[in-house]
Amino acid sequence: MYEGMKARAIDLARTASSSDVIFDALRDEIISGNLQAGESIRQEYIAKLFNVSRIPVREALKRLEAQGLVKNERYKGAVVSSLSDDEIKEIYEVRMNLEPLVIRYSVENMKPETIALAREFCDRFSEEEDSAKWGELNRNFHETLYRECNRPFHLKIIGEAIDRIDSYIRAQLVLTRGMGKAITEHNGILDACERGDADLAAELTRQHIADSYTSLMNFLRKKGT
Amino acid sequence: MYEGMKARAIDLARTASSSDVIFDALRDEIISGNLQAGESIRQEYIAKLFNVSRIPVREALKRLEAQGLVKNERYKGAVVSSLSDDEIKEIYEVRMNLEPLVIRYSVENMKPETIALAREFCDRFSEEEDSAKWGELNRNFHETLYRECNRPFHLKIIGEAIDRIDSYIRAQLVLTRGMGKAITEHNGILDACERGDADLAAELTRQHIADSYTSLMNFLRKKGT
DNA sequence: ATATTGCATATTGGATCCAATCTACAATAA
DNA sequence: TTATTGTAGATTGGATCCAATATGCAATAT
Repeated sequence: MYEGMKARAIDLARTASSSDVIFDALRDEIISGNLQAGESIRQEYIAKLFNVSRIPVREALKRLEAQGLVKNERYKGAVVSSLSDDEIKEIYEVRMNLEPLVIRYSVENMKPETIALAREFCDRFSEEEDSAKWGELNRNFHETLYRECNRPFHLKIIGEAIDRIDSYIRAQLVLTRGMGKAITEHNGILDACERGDADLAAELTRQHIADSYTSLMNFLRKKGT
Repeated sequence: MYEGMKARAIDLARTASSSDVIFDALRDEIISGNLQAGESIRQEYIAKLFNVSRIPVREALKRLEAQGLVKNERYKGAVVSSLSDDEIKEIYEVRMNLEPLVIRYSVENMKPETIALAREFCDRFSEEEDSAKWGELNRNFHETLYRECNRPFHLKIIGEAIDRIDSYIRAQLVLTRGMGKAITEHNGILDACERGDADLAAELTRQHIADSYTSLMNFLRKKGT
């Protein structure tokens, strides 16, 4: 009985609230760089965009502040966070500490389907013409490889660390078209995962992050001058 | 001119909003264990306590959710998060990765006043009669030793990781009075810092966290049976 | 008795409204 | 001119109100 409904049933109690939807949307705009560092976010404007009052907007902004993506000042409003060179460096330090760990754990549990999915993202990343999609595909690739580490807290930390620098990374990818090295390294990591060589996957990941850091800093220094 | 006022002047633009005050208060109640895992938090009740409307309470709850201290379910409200054994283990993994790092950096910049302050917390921790204060003194001690690492993002991650397990740690401290080993280890770490031996301080910190984990798990297993 | 339904109350999510503060610019004074 | 003051509009923080949903219990049916 009810077989049809059972198939269609979802957990309606966990549908997204307005504030959830707005949080996701603002986060996406920030990490994509559509909302730039230093730009201020008007509650009223966002509220009108989504046809809601400012209340859910403000709740979303509080969450974004807790994750460091915006800074609130009383009666002045929210501003998209910007990062100093030192802050960028520190974020990369965290990544270089944690990401090799999680890929090591992931490799131990990694299913063939996961490898296949990662390879798909990897290929699409190298073939995609639309530069606006490079950042997301790059991120999808890494997230797929980390997914089976069985360490949700690590993944939350890594995800929030990447969120903070993602707009910078994406700008660098688009403006320098500097994906050649990344693609080679992606294939190396993928091969190591496929062969089940966790140590190598971890070391290549560490190296990949280090290279990503140097590329980013070179880009920012050129842009600064 | 205005010398007296200059001395008294503070940045009034950064005074805490209601939602900030309530966030801090709820966080304190959760990490101290006064609000226990699984307990639900009524917006109206908190609002009345602070003589405000539910709006700032809700904003505080959103921030607590972003930090993992409570879980919200739509139309049901906020519940203090509880942790599985695996989740506790994972939090300790993160701590064992990051805290040795930051103490290493701290030792390089550590001023004599910092050592003195840490020693004061260490002594008060071992002498304090009021068990309700042990948790906070323990935490003050470690935070003091980490303070000069010049890595605010690391400290944010570590702080939020400890927030999640602090109520468990405090319960274990109070109920088992198991501070003997901790005190010995604290003195060891302190001595290493004083001698400027960053490697030793890092290794002792790693060991201290590992021991803290075994104590906590022993306590939880006994309590569970 | 047990399971289901209906309803009153409690609680949350969001809309609307008001007060506090900020911002930009005009008016004034030196 | 240049600096200061005053003021109107913009913007935010919070209060109050309403609608949607949850919860507990009584009424009903089996």
